[in-house]
Amino acid sequence: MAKGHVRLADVAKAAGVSQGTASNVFSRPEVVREEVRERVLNVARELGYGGPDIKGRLLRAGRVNAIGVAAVEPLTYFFDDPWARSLMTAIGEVCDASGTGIAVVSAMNEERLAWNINSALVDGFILLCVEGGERLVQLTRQRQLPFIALALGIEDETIPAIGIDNISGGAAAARHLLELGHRNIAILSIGDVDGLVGVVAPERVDPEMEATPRDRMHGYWQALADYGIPREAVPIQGTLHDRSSTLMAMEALFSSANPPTAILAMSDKVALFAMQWLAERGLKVPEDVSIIGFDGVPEAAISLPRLTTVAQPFAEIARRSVTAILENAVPENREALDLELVVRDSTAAPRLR
Amino acid sequence: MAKGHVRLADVAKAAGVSQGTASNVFSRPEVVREEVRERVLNVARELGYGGPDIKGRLLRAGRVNAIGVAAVEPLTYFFDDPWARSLMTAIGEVCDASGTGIAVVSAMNEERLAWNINSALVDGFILLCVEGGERLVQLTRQRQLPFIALALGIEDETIPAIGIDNISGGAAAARHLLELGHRNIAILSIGDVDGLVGVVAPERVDPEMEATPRDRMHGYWQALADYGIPREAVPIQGTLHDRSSTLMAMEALFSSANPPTAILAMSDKVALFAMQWLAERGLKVPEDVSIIGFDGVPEAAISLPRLTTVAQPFAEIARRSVTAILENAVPENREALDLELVVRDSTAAPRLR
DNA sequence: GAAGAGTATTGAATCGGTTCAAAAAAATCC
DNA sequence: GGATTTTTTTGAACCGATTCAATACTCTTC
Repeated sequence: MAKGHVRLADVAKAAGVSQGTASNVFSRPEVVREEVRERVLNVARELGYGGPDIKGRLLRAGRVNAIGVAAVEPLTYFFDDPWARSLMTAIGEVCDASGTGIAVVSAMNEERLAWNINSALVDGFILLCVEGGERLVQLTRQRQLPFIALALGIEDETIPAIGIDNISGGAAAARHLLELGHRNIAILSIGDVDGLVGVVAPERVDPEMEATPRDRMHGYWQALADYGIPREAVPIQGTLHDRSSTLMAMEALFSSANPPTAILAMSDKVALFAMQWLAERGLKVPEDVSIIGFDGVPEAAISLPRLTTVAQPFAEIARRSVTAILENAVPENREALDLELVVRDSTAAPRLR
Repeated sequence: MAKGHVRLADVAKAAGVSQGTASNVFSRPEVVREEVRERVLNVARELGYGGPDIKGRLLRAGRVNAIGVAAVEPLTYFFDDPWARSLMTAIGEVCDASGTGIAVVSAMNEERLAWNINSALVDGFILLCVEGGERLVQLTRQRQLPFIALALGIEDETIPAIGIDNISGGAAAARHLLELGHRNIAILSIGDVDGLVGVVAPERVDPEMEATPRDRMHGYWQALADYGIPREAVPIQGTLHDRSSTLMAMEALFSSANPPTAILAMSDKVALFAMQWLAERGLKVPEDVSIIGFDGVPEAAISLPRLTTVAQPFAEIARRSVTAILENAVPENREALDLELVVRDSTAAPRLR
């Protein structure tokens, strides 16, 4: 019948024991005599005390048992974007196993970002740095919590990060198509740069493109060069990594006089959209057009046809990041993990002409 | 160069001001004289103080500015399941607008669940009660924070909940098919009950099925009855709401002598799997088979063909739940929101015979 | 130059617990 | 029965901030 809130101190007083004992009743029951324990518990029940408030404990302990995953994207990004979701799923698995909570923190605008990063109750951050990473890193560093960046394009070697080897991944993708016999290949690039939508000239890649797509591009080029195909011979269509710009890119690619027989897509997301466009156009995959994605998101495994792709080791990335945060042992040197070519049903030899 | 951690008190002492003033420098800078402010700020920088620790503030303020979303599912559920994701996306949008954080809390096993619920730093919970909801509700109630249950099947009227009108939603779906002229309809049900996979006799629905699918079923039956079709005439195939059991169900449905011309699927997820099966079998949607889903997840809008469905008002559900938690004003009476029939390309009149 | 009006700053209480050295009580031993 | 050991309990410090009444400064103004 207590007005307002019942605190541990209230219970202790009502039960006639010290606050220390009352605390023990809840957090280390084995240490207090059974008779006393019962009495305290009864009083607690009568008073409507719901057990120790986590806030007190955490303040004392200094850790919250949760990690934050942050991105410079709206909150919906975590539940929408296939790449982010794959990562979150993997992170979720690791956290589940260790009883760690996950807080998602996002921010569209600058001030929100700062506020969200600063007010998140977490023991450390995993940063999804697809874009605008610098600011995110800066803010996080200021908070003085362990953090680790994923998919970072920033050169700064002092930022702890786990990356993937986009160049050799790209090369593996291109090599796969080339080995199948394709010589007329087009590239679907991704990015957040408004200027890089539609036809993209190769010489604009290095100065203008973000690090991830740039590296993948160089991987493609590398393999193509091995087969004697110069980069100028391979059309690049830039997309904003969304549905509409992908559909436009496909439209452009296939309205040319000599449409490609195979497509190198820089993400599964874009590849999947492209497959939809092809299906609507009545073009069969892989008979008419082969397509290979990038990332290895789960959707790629259940699409029709199942998408060939270059898979990221999500589980490994998640395991390493979470462990690093939890043990406050972020790696000194950067690590670049290998990708794996996963051949499924969306690629085949080109039709004989 | 300070060993260990720098606290506000350290900064205050080093700058020769009271802790109160030091606090003001950071949280209400306008109230302290510029000269002093600068001095404190400088000292803070020298000492490597990264601004007030959120834990202290929160302890004082008593609120965390975050809400928890909990489910009796592995953490990956939130990023995998289309329904959960739709909801999370909507919740994310509302939270973004108000600067509220989101913590996802999950639990496969009993003890983890208790621990996770009790140690989540949140101001309240949104419960995704698809199954095993009782225990989740009980635990949450114990924590004495505001909470609201979604998709609750439990009858207990004292549990604050926001629901949807599954019966009239189901009726709308069935009516749509009936109006198009279908008379040979099959039902794809969903659930977590192992026994309810494969053929399900109508009389088992009420005693064995969970509330959500049961209500949807009654909605279907209601509309069917209006057209003079008895429930016994409509085959029910139970699925476990996953890919493999759905494919098996489709296999069973279409290996019968008289396969259906239309399918009532109890979720978009199942409907989408079913469409894949049909596509692989060379059956055209909607020409050969019409199919209507349930939920209105985003994937349904971009599938090929786009899926007709009965859409939940996710945005409205999210808005109400988050507001209720944040304002600690959970509704007394239960609310049931209306669903909306969204007609797209997966339903059409049956082929003339 | 004193009274009055603002503005800045201080100090102590507070949030809700945990922890640990020391004291008290109970059990064991000789 | 007293000394010793073991088990329980106590009380106060502590975690890292915010808050607010009270006090101490600065200006005005007459």
